[in-house]
Amino acid sequence: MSISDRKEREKKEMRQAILDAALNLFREKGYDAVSIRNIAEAIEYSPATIYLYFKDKNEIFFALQFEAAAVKRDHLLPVAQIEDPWQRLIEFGRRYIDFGMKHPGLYDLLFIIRAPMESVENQECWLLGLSVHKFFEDTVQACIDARYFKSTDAKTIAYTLWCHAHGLVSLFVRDRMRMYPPEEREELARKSFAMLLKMAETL
Amino acid sequence: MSISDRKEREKKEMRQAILDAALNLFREKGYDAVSIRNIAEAIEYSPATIYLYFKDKNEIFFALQFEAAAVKRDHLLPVAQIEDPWQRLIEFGRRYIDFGMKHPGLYDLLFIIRAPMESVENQECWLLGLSVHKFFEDTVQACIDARYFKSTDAKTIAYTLWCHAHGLVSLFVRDRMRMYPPEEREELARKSFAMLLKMAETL
DNA sequence: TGACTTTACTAAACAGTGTTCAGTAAATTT
DNA sequence: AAATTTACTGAACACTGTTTAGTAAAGTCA
Repeated sequence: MSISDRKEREKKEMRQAILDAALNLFREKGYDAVSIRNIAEAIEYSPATIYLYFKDKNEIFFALQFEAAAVKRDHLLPVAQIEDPWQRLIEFGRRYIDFGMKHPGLYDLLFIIRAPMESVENQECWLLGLSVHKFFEDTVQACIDARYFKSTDAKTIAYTLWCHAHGLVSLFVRDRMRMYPPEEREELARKSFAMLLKMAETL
Repeated sequence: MSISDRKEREKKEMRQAILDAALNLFREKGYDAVSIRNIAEAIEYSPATIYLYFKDKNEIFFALQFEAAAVKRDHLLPVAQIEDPWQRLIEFGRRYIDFGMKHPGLYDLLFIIRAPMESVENQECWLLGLSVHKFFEDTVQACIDARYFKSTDAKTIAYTLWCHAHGLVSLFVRDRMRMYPPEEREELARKSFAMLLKMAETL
């Protein structure tokens, strides 16, 4: 079965080549500004070929969303090694923001872009994101159990922290910080993260 | 000059008719999903007519962004009547979130949609938004002056509060709260806002 | 080996998009 | 009444996502 093995491998490689080209283009120009023809040209095939590997443009989007979710998980998961829940939570937050700043295109894909979120094919991606979110909430709960917080409402605490981090990153990613001088923006974000931690200590 | 008066009036009415139709369509289907032909059909004119009133689709977008900024200002400005700066700040935050929830299309237009933000024509809109942001920062400064906060870093405080509110609204607007049951989402947002206020009191 | 089937791919088309331009008919001015 | 200005449009251009019919090569079997 060596021939069919090779065929299968080639099929996967082609699929990946399409995704790689698409991701590069999306990062450069944004989802809507990239056409199937652009992607086809990048991989030096005809546009119709794309449709042999993906049902439509949305399916490419979903596949990339899954890749982005995996990159995010790999970026965040190392903090599971940190034993102290409060230190773990701090590092989780720091890395969440860091992920958004380092990969604005992927962050956009996961948390900002308007896309048909109800898709069934996208379930694996959804479950992946959900498990990371659960890890986050569990860490908050661990902080409560270790008496780092007086409040016992883990859900609301987690959500509140998330709101801040997401707001911070998405104002960056979508260029809504123009009232602050460019060279001050990063420092402001760092200060704000530190301020939120200080505030969280009083919860 | 009654004829040229009428002409000018008609020109303004036509412009407004285009904007009204465009805004309705954008709200229903989102910016990218609405075509110039859709707008033209809605006002019962040919697509080419649109271009007599707007340079291109982006200019329609900018004009709507200005309208959205005005709606937002009218939604927020009444809080200027509140004398106590802390109460004013609370009500400002409440209304900011309320604006986002009530007008997700407008909020999207102002703070989320990817658009050429460097546009010069868009200056009036930008100045309008800037003045509201300044009012917000001034209110934070007033809280500091009235000893509601120990911290004196008005800029970082304002930015931190904004991050939370923007994060909260944009997770809503872009449908990223699917891990929470629909009927719990609003309450969670309310609880989170209350939690942030409690935290802010310790600043 | 030669005939048959399956696979991988593409050219061309369809209906849509933003935008431009030449042309027209009506309103206004002279 | 003639000339000009205004408001508008039909048709075109180059683009978009997507489908379909057809082709040439690769693999299979006699």
